[in-house]
Amino acid sequence: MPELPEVEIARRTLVRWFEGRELVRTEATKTRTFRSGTAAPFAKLKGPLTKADRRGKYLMLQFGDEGLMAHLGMTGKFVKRSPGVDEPYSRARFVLDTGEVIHFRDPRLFGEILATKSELLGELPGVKKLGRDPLVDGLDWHQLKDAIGKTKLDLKVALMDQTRLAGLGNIHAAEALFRAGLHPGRKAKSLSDTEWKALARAIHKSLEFGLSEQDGEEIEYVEEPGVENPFLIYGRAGTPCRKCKTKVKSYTQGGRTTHFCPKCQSKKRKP
DNA sequence: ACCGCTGTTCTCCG
DNA sequence: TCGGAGAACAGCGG
Repeated sequence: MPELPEVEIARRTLVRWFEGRELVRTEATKTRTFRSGTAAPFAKLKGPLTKADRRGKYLMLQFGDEGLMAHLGMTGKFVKRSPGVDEPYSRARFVLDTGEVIHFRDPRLFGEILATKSELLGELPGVKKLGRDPLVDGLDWHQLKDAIGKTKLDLKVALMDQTRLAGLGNIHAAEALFRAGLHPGRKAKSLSDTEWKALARAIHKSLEFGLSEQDGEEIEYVEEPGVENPFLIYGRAGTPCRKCKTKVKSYTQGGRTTHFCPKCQSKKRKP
C-alpha cells in the first residue's frame, strides 16, 4: 500500500536482488495486472537489470532496451522466494539465474505492470502526467508553491494530486500537514510564504521518516498485531494528539479519510 | 454483515 | 476547464 517511500524502498530492494544476477525468464498470470499493453514485451524481458528509476509511485525498470513499468497500487509488493515456493496472489514472476523467483504479489489487483521499450517508459500515460517528485527533482518551498499554490483545491487534496506533486498519498500528505501545523482543509492558494516554507520542510521530513521506517531486507508493509502505528497523525482519530493531547479528528476529503489535530492544525493563516 | 482501506481512473454534475 | 462526488477495480480484517 505504497506511497513514495515504500516505492523507493521497493526500487532499492529490487536493485539489490538483481545485483550480479541475470533475469532468466518472466512468467505472467493473466490478470488485470497486465491491463494495458500486450504480453509479448513482458515475455521478452531478460538479462541484467540495467536501470531502475522511480518517479512518484511508478517504478521503471530497464533490462537493456526492454523496459518495465510497475505500479504497486494499494496492495502490490515484490517478494523474493526460493525455487518452487508458491506465493499467494502472485501476478508476475521474475526468475533469476540462481533459481530464485521475484514475485509481484497483489491481492487486490490495483497494481499494474506494463512492459515496453525502455525509451517509451517515460511516455506512458500516468508517468508522463506526473508532477515534480520531491526526491528525484528536489522540492524547495518556491517549487512547492509553484506546484500547488494556484489551485482552489483543499491543501491535502492538492498534495495528493499526482499531476501536481508526485509521490504523496493519504498518509504522507496528512503527516506533512501535521508536521507543518496546517489544516488539511485550507485552500492551497491561501498559504503565506512562512507556511509554504514550513510545508516544504515537513514534506521532506515525512518522506525521510517513511524511508527510515521501511528500510530493511524485505519489503514488508503488513500491519502486525501489537505493532504500534508509527505515524504522528495518520490513523490516530479519537486518540490524544502526540503534541498537545487534543483529541485527533478525522473527516472525509476527496473521498479519503483525513486525520488532523484541531488545535495544532488550526485553519488560521500564519503570516 | 457491513465498512474501510498507504491508489488511480473514469463518469457525471455544476 | 476546473473542482467535487461517487463508482469501479478486489480481498481481507475489524
